[in-house]
Amino acid sequence: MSFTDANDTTFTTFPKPTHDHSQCVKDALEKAVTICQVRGVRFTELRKQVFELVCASHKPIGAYDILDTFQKRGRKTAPPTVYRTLEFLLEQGLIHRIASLNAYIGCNFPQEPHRGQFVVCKLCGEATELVSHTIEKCIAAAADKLDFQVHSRVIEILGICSVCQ
Amino acid sequence: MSFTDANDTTFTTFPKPTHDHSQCVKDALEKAVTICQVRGVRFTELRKQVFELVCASHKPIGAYDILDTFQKRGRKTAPPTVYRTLEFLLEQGLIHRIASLNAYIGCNFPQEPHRGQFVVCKLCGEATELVSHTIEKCIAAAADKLDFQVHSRVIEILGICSVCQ
DNA sequence: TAGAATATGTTATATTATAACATACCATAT
DNA sequence: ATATGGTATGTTATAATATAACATATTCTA
Repeated sequence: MSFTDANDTTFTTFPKPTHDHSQCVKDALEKAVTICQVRGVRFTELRKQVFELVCASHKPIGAYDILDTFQKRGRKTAPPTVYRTLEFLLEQGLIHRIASLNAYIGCNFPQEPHRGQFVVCKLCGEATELVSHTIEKCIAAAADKLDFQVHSRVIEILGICSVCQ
Repeated sequence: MSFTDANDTTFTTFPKPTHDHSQCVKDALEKAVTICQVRGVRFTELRKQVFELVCASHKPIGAYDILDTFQKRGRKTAPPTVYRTLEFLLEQGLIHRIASLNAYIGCNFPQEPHRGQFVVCKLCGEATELVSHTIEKCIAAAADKLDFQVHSRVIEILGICSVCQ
């Protein structure tokens, strides 16, 4: 599922259409529960449900998609509920925001806090996460030269995935 | 103003508060005029004015800031006019969009098409552009491993600039 | 100078996100 | 067990960003 290359970059491969996604979600949920437990923060029912929706696919999902799903399920929900919950999940590093899509995606490496790097297919919408230490180092070097304190990074690579070519 | 380091990264330094900004704008305008002439596209009065507003500072500017300025000047303008013009300038590589801010900034290297990398100060709002070939190479290598065709990249580094520390 | 292509204007609306305040829920200390 | 304070969620309204669809104007070229 994920591997590391000579450039010190960790990949998750683009998810195969055949992969057992229910297992994927189950794993993510278990990790999330554990992480929240360890940190002493509450993984409430609402948070769990939002997290499940974000993890329901490997395509980044919009806040209003989540809202619509809740409403279709008969749950009366307003935008702030969704945004607050997304914010919690972001803070805990359980999901990431894809700025160029205004959308959210589950994190593949929630254990250690990081600001991931994303590769997003413009055709199928699937996205995968990279953690390239080379890119990090290069950014750190550039920031250093500029005497700039890095707080966060947004790294998103858009194009066509191998399946869609 | 701009220099290149051992990592093959071209920087523009954060603009000094003392720099001659009117000259800055004048230069950018001249370049823009030439580029459009060479390409046979029209640098109309509207496009010129929007470009001037984007270049008026080194802080990324929002579409609605441009709109407001036009309206304060007594010019009746609606959002599509501004967005269309920004789109033209983006296509020509005369400006860039900062996705994490929903804002636009003049391009420092408009001659050659590229998708720049940005360093943005969260305090003063000033932004500067990097062109790091190392980062590009690293991304290219990762994409290659994933058999992914890169169309565009969004690289934005947020934090505190040297002046604001 | 007519017709095509390009650019801009206009109206309406979609999409994404937050402010401000009200209520509910939960932990724990008496 | 219950008052209390903190955390979480609900509710209403609105802000901020962006685009669709169609009308008009301008420019280029045959």
